[in-house]
Amino acid sequence: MVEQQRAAVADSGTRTRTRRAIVDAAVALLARDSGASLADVAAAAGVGRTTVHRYFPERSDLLAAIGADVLEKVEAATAAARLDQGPAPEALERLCQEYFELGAGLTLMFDSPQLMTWSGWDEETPADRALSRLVERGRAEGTLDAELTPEWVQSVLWSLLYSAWELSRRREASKHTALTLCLRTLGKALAP
Amino acid sequence: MVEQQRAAVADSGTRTRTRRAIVDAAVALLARDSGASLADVAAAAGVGRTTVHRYFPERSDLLAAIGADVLEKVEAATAAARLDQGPAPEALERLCQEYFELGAGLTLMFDSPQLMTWSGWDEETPADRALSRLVERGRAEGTLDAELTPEWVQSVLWSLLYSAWELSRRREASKHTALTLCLRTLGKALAP
DNA sequence: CCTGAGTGGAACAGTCGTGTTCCACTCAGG
DNA sequence: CCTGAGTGGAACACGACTGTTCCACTCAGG
Repeated sequence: MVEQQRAAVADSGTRTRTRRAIVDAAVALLARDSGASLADVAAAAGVGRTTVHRYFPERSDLLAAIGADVLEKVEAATAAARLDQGPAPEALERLCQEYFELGAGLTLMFDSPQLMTWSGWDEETPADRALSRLVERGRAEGTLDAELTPEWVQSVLWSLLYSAWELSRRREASKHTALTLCLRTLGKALAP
Repeated sequence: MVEQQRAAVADSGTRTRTRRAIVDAAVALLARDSGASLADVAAAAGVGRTTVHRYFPERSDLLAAIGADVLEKVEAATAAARLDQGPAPEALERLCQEYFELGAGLTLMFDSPQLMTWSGWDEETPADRALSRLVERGRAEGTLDAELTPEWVQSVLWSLLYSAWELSRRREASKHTALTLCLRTLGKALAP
């Protein structure tokens, strides 16, 4: 019976796939139009509006799921960048490459912080702290400009990533070119 | 009679003051919440909702007025920076200082380009062209990194300005400190 | 085959923002 | 003082989005 209940909440197979389709479509859509309706999300996901409400009773439930999803990916990307290994500038470069893969999630994180008002966004996620630690290490080692505060470095990192992503989204540069520009700019800006 | 008609469209004195109050309040409000209602704008401006509709019959009329207003300020700021005088890096610094004064208009320009869909925003304003010319000049003179394209430099300029403005808006730094961080970062990033 | 999980669509009520109309109020200038 | 420009508020119709219910359909697995 307990398994029945659990199944009703998060079954495997079809349910998982449908849920993913909705969340992914919502991320891509809301990144372009933060005012998109649930009907738009449903259409983008290729499902009926009813189905969306079946998985996420209220709009806020969908938003929370998106927040959790993006947060999870950010944490995974941060872990993959192994920030505590090697010179700080190179670690930052790895982090940029990982974050760049977040794609539309990048846009949501950057210009919809109001949208990201779910549980675990108190300006202090593990990823934030890991990045802060890295910047502090770089300043101490003399491999990062000590004039720049960790908060500012973080802002610059996100805004340059956002700019690069938008550049490639608007077809003004390939993803590779955009990332290269971003890395070169960031590297020079943060060098001592 | 002609004067009567003109007066009905854009009288001087009280009407001009009320109009300014509405536009300014709308810029400040929409920068924080792009989904703010006209009732919110009216409240923020300290006028009745009816009055807003008297000056801007439809929502799109208000948005167009905001677009025109911001555009005008951007052009004025660009002119004040005298981009064709002195070394390119210094001209860019002057431009940053001017643009930083745009305040909330900065936010609207940056993350609400969809909102800026009025007449004169065809990705090619005079200010855009003046900035492009400046960057080209700097590249030719060897005072700006030739690896960075004018479009990218423009993106970086706006995103760093936006970051700096947000930093000061969130009280994480004074306006002066934020601008200093921005200028230092931009200067290093764009140096050859 | 047949059963139930998963789904889509139609229909409905409720809410909110928009745009409009109308009327009473204020107050500065003649 | 008094007149009219400027205003605010109430009320209304309308449309869009939301959240809910109900029913018919599909289709994979036992």
